[in-house]
Amino acid sequence: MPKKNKPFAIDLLFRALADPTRLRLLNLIGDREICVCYFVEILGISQPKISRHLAYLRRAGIAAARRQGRWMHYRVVTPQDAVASSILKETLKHLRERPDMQRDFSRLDTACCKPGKFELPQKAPQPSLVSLAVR
Amino acid sequence: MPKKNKPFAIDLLFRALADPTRLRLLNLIGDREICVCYFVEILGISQPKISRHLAYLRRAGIAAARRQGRWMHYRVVTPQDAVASSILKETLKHLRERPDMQRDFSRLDTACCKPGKFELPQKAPQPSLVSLAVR
DNA sequence: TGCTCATATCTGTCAAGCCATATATAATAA
DNA sequence: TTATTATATATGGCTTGACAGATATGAGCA
Repeated sequence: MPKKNKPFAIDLLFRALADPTRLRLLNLIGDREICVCYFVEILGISQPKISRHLAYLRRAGIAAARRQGRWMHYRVVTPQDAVASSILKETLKHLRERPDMQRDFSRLDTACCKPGKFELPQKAPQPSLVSLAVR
Repeated sequence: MPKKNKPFAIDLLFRALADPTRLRLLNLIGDREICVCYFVEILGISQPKISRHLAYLRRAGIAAARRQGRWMHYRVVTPQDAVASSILKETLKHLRERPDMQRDFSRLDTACCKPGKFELPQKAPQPSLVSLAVR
């Protein structure tokens, strides 16, 4: 019997949420699917840094990626655990109300509607809505 | 102008919740006031380690201490921020439902009702209920 | 090949854990 | 009363490990 009932799963979620950059990423993703190049340009953060934080979110089970050609699209994933899911949802709601997060968000809007404003790759795929599937 | 509008206050809460020992402590405290010697004996964790984590919780603004003679009584403090308060409350509720946390809790009960079972200091003050005051 | 993204590696910081010790109060002795 | 000792908790010094940030490089796809 392996036991290993991993009783402390929730502190993994908390660790994932305990970093400003990851919170900004989660807020930007929201209920869309966004490819990495947007994060880099909108947040003004180096690509490897973005990538590593996204990997962290993936490992924590609150983000997932889908490859489309060269682009990786990230989306938020609702954890199976009800409490974790509720905490994540509440956190996202909280983020949407914060001025600094709203600034990030409107920069994303600008990037989508007026492509010239940001130095996105040519043909960077537009963020698209996704249904918030449970995993 | 100092600026320093500290836009990322909530990740402080998440960091405080991102440790198993601190979660066990929070669960044990619950809506009571408990002195440090109980934590040490119930959790079987060294006193300096307990003390450090309690200090962490204090700095994060989710625990407060009151000195009574040589004993320090700790209680949970509800943060002023509504979102933080809600997340903390939900987390505590979640903890109460977990078997491992219930084990800790029943050990505390045993320690209170049958003092011989644990090696608490003589005259260790009994935990007492507190109203969950907002700071 | 060029482009998008991931990862390896290095360095710095921070926090956890341990031991020893300091601090604060209480209890006891003189 | 004062001095001394015991007790409860906090903290300083130290080592270790996790993780952030940066640069360089690798992997996968057009």
